[in-house]
Amino acid sequence: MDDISDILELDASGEPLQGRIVQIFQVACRLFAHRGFDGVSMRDIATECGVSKATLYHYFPDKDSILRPLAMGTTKSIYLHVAKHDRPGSPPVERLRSFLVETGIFFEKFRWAWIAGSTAFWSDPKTRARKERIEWRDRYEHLLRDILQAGIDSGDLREMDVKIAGRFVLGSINWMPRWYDPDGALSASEIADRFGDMIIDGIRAAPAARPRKTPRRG
Amino acid sequence: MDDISDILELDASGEPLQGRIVQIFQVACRLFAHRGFDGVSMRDIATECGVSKATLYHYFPDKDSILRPLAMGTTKSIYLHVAKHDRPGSPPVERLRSFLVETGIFFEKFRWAWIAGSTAFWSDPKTRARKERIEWRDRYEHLLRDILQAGIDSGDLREMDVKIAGRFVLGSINWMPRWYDPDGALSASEIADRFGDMIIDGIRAAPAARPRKTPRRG
DNA sequence: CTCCCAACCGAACGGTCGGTCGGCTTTTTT
DNA sequence: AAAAAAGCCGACCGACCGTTCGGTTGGGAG
Repeated sequence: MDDISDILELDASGEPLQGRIVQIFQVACRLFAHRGFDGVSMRDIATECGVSKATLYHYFPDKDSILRPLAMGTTKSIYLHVAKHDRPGSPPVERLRSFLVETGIFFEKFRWAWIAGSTAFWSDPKTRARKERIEWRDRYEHLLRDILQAGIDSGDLREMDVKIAGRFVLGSINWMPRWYDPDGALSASEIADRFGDMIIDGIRAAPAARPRKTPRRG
Repeated sequence: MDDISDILELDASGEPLQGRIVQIFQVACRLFAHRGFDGVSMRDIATECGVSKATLYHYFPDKDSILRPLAMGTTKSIYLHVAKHDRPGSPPVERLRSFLVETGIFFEKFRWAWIAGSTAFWSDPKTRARKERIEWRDRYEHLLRDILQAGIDSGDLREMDVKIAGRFVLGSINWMPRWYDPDGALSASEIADRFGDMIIDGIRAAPAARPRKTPRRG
């Protein structure tokens, strides 16, 4: 279930979002994910919501204001979610797997919002919210790098460029929205888990019985 | 150098592309890559080329016809390029590395066209060219899967789901356009090579001296 | 019963979009 | 030199964009 309101920045009032606003967010979110920000008109959103175009402007000052909370919300929430489940004291390899799997779980839950946020706002240099969003994105990426660095320091992971390795890891999971099928055999978190296997131990066949610190689950 | 004409589908005439057409392609390509298809108007392209908007329509019947050859060209050419360098007889691990590195080389050479083609046309269900493009993309992906399957059959690679593994590999390199810096320390092919290291042997530190069939280069 | 206001709508705004058209140059062909 | 073709442009079009505005409704507060 895509309970959008969980990830949206609340107004200063702190009150829970009203029904219509949530509906607009949900509809816009799905449309943005499918056709991109520019590919969706206010008319499209209004029609899909069963209201007039003017009604949208009763709740939002402009079109950007519909996308912005979605983009900001996912970017911020994915970091908070992953960071919440991170155990800085535990073995780095386990932390890395948690990072991947929790990202998969989050992706699965807020898939449309995730995609909607991804399709836009990166190539859009105008809004000031962009800066804040990038900060959250950086926090997310730096958590991953910290995990990798901790693994190198502890000797669990090879010596390597954590920047490159981090982007390698992020690439594999950030590409998921392009092909993920919710009706497929594997859930997003299961896929992330498989990715973890390949990232950690590679795809080369073990030359002999090779000790594994983390027993394969599933 | 981004010699666009190398990857563009020629007209039925087979004649080399004229100067202005190449210029339009190059300009449009760069703009599409930066702002996306919908974010670039015909006016933008015309202005950047130093010609009037009507002139664009002297060479192209419509806006789609500017993007289509770029998208089709890159998708087709990347497959042809990688397939050309593939040696079906050689060890699968080497083939995989070739697949990655050659993709990196191609990406480096036709970066703008690659990005321009990626930003659009995937979420655009209208054109018939889409079908043909997807066929080339599938060929590219299936070549990768064939390599992986060959590795499994030969015992060089683990037993695994080649579909998932293939998407894992593609994700890491397809994400590159988002962060790759041509002025950075590593070239795209070098990055692809590093990715190959991580994909093949993982990032976990070797528990002991572990035999490596392919000695690390660089 | 009156007042008020959130919710909502139809109509229209200025502006930009992709695309067209007639005609003016310049180059090439005959 | 004449004709034909290629290259190019300013002016323009209808459609649609995001956005605004004036007005209607219906239910709750006084």
